[in-house]
Amino acid sequence: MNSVRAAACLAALGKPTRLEIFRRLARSGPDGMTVGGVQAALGLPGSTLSHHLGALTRSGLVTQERQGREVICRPAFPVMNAMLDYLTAECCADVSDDQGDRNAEDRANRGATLDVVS
Amino acid sequence: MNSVRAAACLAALGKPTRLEIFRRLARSGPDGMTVGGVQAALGLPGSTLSHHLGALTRSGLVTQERQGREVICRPAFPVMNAMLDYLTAECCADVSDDQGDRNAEDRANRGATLDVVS
DNA sequence: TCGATTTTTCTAGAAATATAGATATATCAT
DNA sequence: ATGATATATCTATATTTCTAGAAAAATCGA
Repeated sequence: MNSVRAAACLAALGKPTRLEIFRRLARSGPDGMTVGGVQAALGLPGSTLSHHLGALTRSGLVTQERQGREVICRPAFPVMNAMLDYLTAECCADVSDDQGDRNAEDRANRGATLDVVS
Repeated sequence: MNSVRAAACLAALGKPTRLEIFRRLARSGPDGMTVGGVQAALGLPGSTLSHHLGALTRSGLVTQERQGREVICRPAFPVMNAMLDYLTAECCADVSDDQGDRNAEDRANRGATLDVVS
C-alpha cells in the first residue's frame, strides 16, 4: 500500500452511496452478494449501481466473480485492512520520532481479527 | 460518526495531494504546522493548498488556529480515530451475526494509543 | 430458437472538484 | 504610514464524477 493506492481506496469509499454498498457487502460476509442482491437492498437504478460497483472494484476493495448470469460481489478485506494499516501507520501519530512503533500492536490485533473473518 | 460524516472524511483523504497534506500534519505531531510550512514541504501553489486545507478542515480532520499572520494547522486525531472506528465496526467484518463484537479490542487498543498522541 | 433475467455499456446532462493566477485581506516590523 | 509577509478569496478553465434512461450483451429455461 502506498499513498496513491490508499487515496484511491479512500476515494472509492468517499461517497455515502458507495460506503453503504461496501457496508452491505461487509455485512454479507465472505459469501458476498449478487449485484441484484445489492440492488434489492439499496434500491438503486442498475446503471448507477454498476457504476459504483465498478469504482469499488477498480480500487481493489471489491472483487467480482461471474456465476451464470449473476455476478457475485465480495468485500476484499485484505485490501481494506491494508488501507487501515496505512492510515494507522502514516496518518495517526508522529511517526518521525524515535520512540518506536507504537502502532504495531494495533495493526497486529486488527489484522488477526480480520484474518479470521476474511 | 455516521456513514455520511465518515464518507466526508474518506473523501477528504481520497486525493493523493490531500492525503499527503494530512500525512505531513500527522507527522508534525500535536504542535501542527503553519500553512506556509506545509507549502514549503509540498511545493504547492498557495491557492491550491488553501483549497485543499479548506476541504480537510470542513471534513473535521484538520483544525486551524490563527496566530498572528500565520495559521497553524493540526490533525484532528479524534476525528480520524472515529472514522477508523466506524470502518472497523461497520465495514470490516460480518457484524450481522451473534458472535459478539470481535472488534472491540481493536478499537480500544487503537483509541488508547491515539489518545496518548493526540 | 425465443423470451426472460441479469448486468454492463452507451449516452447525456448536471453538478462537483482540481488547479492556479490575480487580487484582496490581515498582520507584523520599521 | 509603508512595505513585507502570510493566507484567503476571486475568477476562470479543465476535468472528473454522479445520475439514470436506453440499449446491448450474456446467460438461462422452455
